[in-house]
Amino acid sequence: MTSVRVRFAPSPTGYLHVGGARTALFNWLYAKRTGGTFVLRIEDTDKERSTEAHTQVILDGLAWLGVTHDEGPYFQGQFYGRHRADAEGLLRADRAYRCFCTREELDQARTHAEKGNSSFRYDGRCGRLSRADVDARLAAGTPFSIRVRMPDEEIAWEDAVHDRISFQGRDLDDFIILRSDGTPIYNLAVVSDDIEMRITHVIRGDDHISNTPKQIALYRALGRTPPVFAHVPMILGSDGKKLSKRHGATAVGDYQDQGILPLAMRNFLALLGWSPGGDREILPEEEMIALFSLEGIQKKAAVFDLAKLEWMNGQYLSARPAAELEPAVRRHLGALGVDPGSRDLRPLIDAVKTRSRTLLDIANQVAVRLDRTRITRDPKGDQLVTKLGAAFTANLALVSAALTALPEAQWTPAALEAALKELAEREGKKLGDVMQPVRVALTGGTVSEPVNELLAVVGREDSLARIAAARS
RNA sequence: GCCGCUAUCGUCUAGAGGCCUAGGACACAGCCCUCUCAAGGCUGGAACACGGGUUCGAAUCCCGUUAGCGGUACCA
Repeated sequence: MTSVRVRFAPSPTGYLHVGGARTALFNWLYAKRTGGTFVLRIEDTDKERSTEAHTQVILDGLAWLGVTHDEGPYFQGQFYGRHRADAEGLLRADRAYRCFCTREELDQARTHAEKGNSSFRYDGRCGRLSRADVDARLAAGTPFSIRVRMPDEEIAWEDAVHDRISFQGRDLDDFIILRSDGTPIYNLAVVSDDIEMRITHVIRGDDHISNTPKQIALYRALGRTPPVFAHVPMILGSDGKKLSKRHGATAVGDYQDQGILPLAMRNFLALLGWSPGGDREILPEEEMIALFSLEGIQKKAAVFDLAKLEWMNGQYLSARPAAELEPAVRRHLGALGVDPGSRDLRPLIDAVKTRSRTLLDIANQVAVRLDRTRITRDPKGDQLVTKLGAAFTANLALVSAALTALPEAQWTPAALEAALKELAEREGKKLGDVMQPVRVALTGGTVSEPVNELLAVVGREDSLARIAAARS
């Protein structure tokens, strides 16, 4: 029994897509579950679109999620030599042949076939060239690509998530494995690398199902045993189409910016297309690993549900102590242009945490409590002012008088609550009519933590100043 | 067109022939709590795509239909 080796092989052509992140997560989970090795391989063969910056974004995204690799990153571009050697080996074994057809000829044949409403399939004409023909073209310096000979036989495999999938070789054509410039085509590079890296399980997106028979054909031609394949379903947008930029945030980094906790993101992604069975939702890492299996992966594509992600994030948020959240909240405050200095943010975070679903929510609320210039009167606040009319300022005046009498040392949630309740009772006011104006004065809105806590967190001097400002 | 994959509440899913008058979670609605809003608790509406089989019995097995998705490159 050889040990499990899996890999995640993104191409650095943009950012880390949530679909890719989930594929990486499943690989990681499987490696952890089986005590195997998780290899990271960057498929940078598309020189035009690949950049180092993109590679870094992917590395950062995986690190953020805590999806750590055991080996690599390898860069596919380094292995051109081996890819080419494999293609030439196939040529010598007559499992492949040189194709002298030009791009133009091929394109023409393709458009012609499409007009006739049938799919283009290369007819293998160059594969039937005589020895002398080939030699003559070679001598003339005619450029050529290399194609595999696709055998007319069944190509089937036992997919770890889909069970048996089967194709017929005759439905596939002799596809190109090496371009006329000597660089490898994706399917060859992948197979060559997976063999070299002794990959035992290929866990990748559903969209690769149609590549798989081609790759199996290559394994056969190369005389190697294919790995186990596990094709995980796609992630869709709310309209049922493949998730793309049109649907809003699709990059892992976007969610980081919005203040999603990495563990919440990872938990959410794990449950998108995989089920541990039963009613579990919040899964600690150990449980996630212990319960993970390829069989538990769904066959059906899943819709990305932002509302559920945010709910889950809220769950993680409330389970984390404020101290743990503080560094991240500081970063978000920085992004908002607020400098809290050396002030202890923990009480502020605790005050607003349960009303927040993201770190950004927290930062926004903390910002208002820290800096009175960030108060903006919202529509509900205006409504209250209109509704109360003269009572709004009158009640604030009463509050101001009562609280001014409260010295700094007694500016505590308990004392504040007592003072406010006493005031309402003494004046025969409804508690809400006393509390709500304060809330509007301090935050501009009608929603916040309990008013006594709000006052405590904003502080005596600042609270009184805000109340005074709201009265004028 | 051809090849392939898929099909349980709006969404994520449980369900491996009787435990299903189909369970949970998100979202939604109502109630409780309450100075507001959340959180929390309770309640409610909400699904086996359709048609044939197999079987004493089918959400579960088989076939077909329909729909959606993926692929059909000298892209990855």
